[in-house]
Amino acid sequence: MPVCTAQLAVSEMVLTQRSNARRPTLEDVARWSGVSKSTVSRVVNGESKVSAEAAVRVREAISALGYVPNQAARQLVTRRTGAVAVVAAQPEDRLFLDPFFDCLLRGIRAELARHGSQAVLLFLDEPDDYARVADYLGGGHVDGAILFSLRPGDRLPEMVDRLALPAVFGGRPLLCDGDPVRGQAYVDGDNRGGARQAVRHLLALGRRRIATVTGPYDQENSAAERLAGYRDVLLDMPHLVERADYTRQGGADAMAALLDRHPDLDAVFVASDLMASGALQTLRERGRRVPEDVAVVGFDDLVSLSETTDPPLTTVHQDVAEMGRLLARLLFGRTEQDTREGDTSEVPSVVVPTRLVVRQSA
Amino acid sequence: MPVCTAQLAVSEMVLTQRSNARRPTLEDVARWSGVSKSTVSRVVNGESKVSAEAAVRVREAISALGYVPNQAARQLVTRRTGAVAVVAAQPEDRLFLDPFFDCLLRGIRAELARHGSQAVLLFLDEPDDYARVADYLGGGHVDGAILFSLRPGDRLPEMVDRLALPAVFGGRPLLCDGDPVRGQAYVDGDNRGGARQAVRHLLALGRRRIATVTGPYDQENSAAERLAGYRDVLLDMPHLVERADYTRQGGADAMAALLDRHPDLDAVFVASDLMASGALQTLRERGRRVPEDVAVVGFDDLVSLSETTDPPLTTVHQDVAEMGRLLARLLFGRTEQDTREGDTSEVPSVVVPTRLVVRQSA
DNA sequence: CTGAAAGCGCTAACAC
DNA sequence: GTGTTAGCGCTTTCAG
Repeated sequence: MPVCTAQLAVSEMVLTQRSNARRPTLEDVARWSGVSKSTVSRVVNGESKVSAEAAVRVREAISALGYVPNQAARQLVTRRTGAVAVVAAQPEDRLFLDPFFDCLLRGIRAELARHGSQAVLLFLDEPDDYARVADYLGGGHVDGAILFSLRPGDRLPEMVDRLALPAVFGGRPLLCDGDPVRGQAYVDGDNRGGARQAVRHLLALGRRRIATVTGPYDQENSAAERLAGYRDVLLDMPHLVERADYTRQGGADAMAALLDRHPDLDAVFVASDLMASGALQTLRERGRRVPEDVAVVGFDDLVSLSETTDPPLTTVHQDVAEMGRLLARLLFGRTEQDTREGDTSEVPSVVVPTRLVVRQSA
Repeated sequence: MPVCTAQLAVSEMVLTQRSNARRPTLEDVARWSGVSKSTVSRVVNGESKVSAEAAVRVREAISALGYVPNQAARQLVTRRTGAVAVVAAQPEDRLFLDPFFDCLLRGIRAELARHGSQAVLLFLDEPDDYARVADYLGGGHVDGAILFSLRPGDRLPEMVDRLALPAVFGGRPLLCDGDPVRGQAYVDGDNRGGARQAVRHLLALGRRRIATVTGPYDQENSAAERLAGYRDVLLDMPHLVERADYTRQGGADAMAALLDRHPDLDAVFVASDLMASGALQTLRERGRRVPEDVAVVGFDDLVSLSETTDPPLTTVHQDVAEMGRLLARLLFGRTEQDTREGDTSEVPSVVVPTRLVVRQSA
C-alpha cells in the first residue's frame, strides 16, 4: 500500500458533486408510474386506500428510480422529523470512559427505535458548542431532546425552554445555587436513598469507621446526593470524606488519601463503581484485605465492572438502561406513571429506585 | 430499496403538542418590523444590502418574537443542512471504552465546527439500525457522512453510495473477501508500516523471540494490517501470534496465553495501547520485568494511556485527532493536499503516516 | 436597497 | 380509490 497517497483530485466537489445528479422526487415517481403524486405519497406512507396494481407500479418506480423521500419537504408539512437529539454536556473524555453512558444510551436508543425515531448524539464540550447546538435544536432538525450531564447553572435548560422544544433531562437540572430548575421533566436515580442503603449495609456489618469517596459534588447533583445519603446515616458518627472525580484513577487516589489520613477505617462507600474499582486496587496494593479489613460498597452496578472486580463488588444497583428507556418514554409523553388530572403545573418526572446488590466486597 | 418511514400514531401528537404554540415565522418578523420577507431573510443571512435602520428593526422583531429560522424550509431551497453525520458501526460498549474514538471524534468535531457544521453521532449496532440509519442519511438530514469502524462486507458503503450522499470513511472499507470497496474516499493510518517500525525496533534491540498480540484481524482491517506488518519483518523468524479483541482484558489474556506457550519470548508487539496496558499487567503478575525480560511495543499512542502505564509505553504514534480533522476536511473537499488534474477516476484518500515513540517499555 | 413572485418536495383536505 | 389544489417557511431571481 502506498504511504501517504494524497490523490485529492476533484476534491472540492466532494460535497456537491454527487448531489448534482438531481435526486428523484415524488413527482418523478408519479410520472414514471402514471399516477398522481398523492397516490405515490400514499404508497410511501403505507396508507391503505391504494389499489394493489397501482401500489405495485409505484413500488417498481421507486426502486427503479432509487427514490428516497426528502425529509425536509415532508417535515415542512408534517412538523415531524423522526429524530431525537441526545445532548451530552459532559466533556467527551469522561463520557467515553464511563460505561454508565453506554447503558443509558442503549436504553434511550432502544425506546426511541420502538417509536421509529433515530437518536442523534450531540456533544456539548467547548463554549462555542452551545450556540451551534442551540441552533441545531431550534432549527427543527429534531422532534425533541434528551439532555444530560448538565452542570448546575448550565444555561441549556433555559435555552431549550425558549425554543419550545420538547425536552427531558437525565438527572435533575439545577440552577447555579443548587436549586432545581422549575418546570423541567427529568429522570433521575434515587441517589440519596441508594447511598443510605449502602451505608446502612456497612453499619449492619458492624463497621464503625466508614469512609466515603465522593464524586465531584460541587459539579454533579448525583455526587452531592450520594454524599448527603452517607451523611444522613452517619449522623453522629465520624465523617471520613474524600472527594474524587468519578474516574477510576480518581477513586484509587482518593482511597490512598483516605488510608493515609485514617489508617483505622474499616469500610468505605465509593460513589461509583468505576471509582470503586480504583479503590479496590489501592486497597490491594496497600495490603488491605477486602472485605475482611475494609468493606467496600460501590454505586451504579455496571455489571461489566462490578462482577469482574476482585472481589466482586457489592454495590447499589441502578437500572440505567431502564432510566434511558424512561427518558425516551417520558419524551414521548408515555411514562407509565399515571397522569394526574388537572395537575398541569406538575411536570411528570420520575425518580428510579435503587437496590443494594450484595456480592463479596461487603 | 423502497424507504418507508414508520407510522407513528400517538407519539406523534405528543411531540407536536408544545409546538402548537406556533413558532414565529419569517413572515411574522416581516410584519412586525414593517418590511418584506426578503429583507428579513437578508438580515438573517447576514447579507450586506440592507439599510442600517431596517436591519435594526428586523433584529428587534427577531428577538422580540423569539424567532428561529425553520431549517427544514430553508434546507428545502438551499439544499444544505449544516449538519454532518458521524456513523459508528461499532457496538457501543467497545466504542465507549476506547479512547481512540474520543480523539478521532474530537478532531472531526473541531474541523466540522470550523465549517459551521454540527456533528451528529449515530450508532449502528443492531440489524434494525441499518434501515433507520439509511433512512436518516438518505432523508436529507445531513450534508454528508463520516463512517467508521465498518466490518469487512458491511453493506453501509453500498447503501450510502446509492443515496448519493457525500461520504468518507475512517479506515478503508472492505468487501467480505477482504478486497477494498472501490470508489470510496477514506482516511486510514499506516497500520502496516507502523507495525513494521515497531517490530524492527524490537529487532534492533537484539530481541529474537518476538511475539505479537493482534486485534480481531478477521473483522478489522487495521488488525490485519498490523499483523501483516509484523510478518513482513519477521519473514524467516518464528511467528508467535495470539489474537485478541482490542480490549484491555483481551490483551491481558492473550499475553498470558503467549507466556504459557512460549515462556522464552523476549519481546511482544501489541497491536493497541489498550491491549498493551493489559499485557503489561499480565507481565507484571507473572514476574517478568519490562523491558529487561520482555520488551513491549504498543500501537496508537493514546497519550493518556501510553504515558501512564508502568513503565511508560513505547508505541507507534498515530495522530488520531489529525485523522479526524482530515476526515472532515476530505468531506468538505478542502484537504490542503494538491489536487492533481484530470485524475477523476482516483478517489481522494489519504494514509496518515505513523512514527515510533520510544519510551521505556522497549 | 427593497419587494413581489416563484418555487423547493411533500402532505392533506377535498372533490371526483 | 384517485387526482386536484393548497400551502408548510424559506430563499432567490428579477423588477422597481
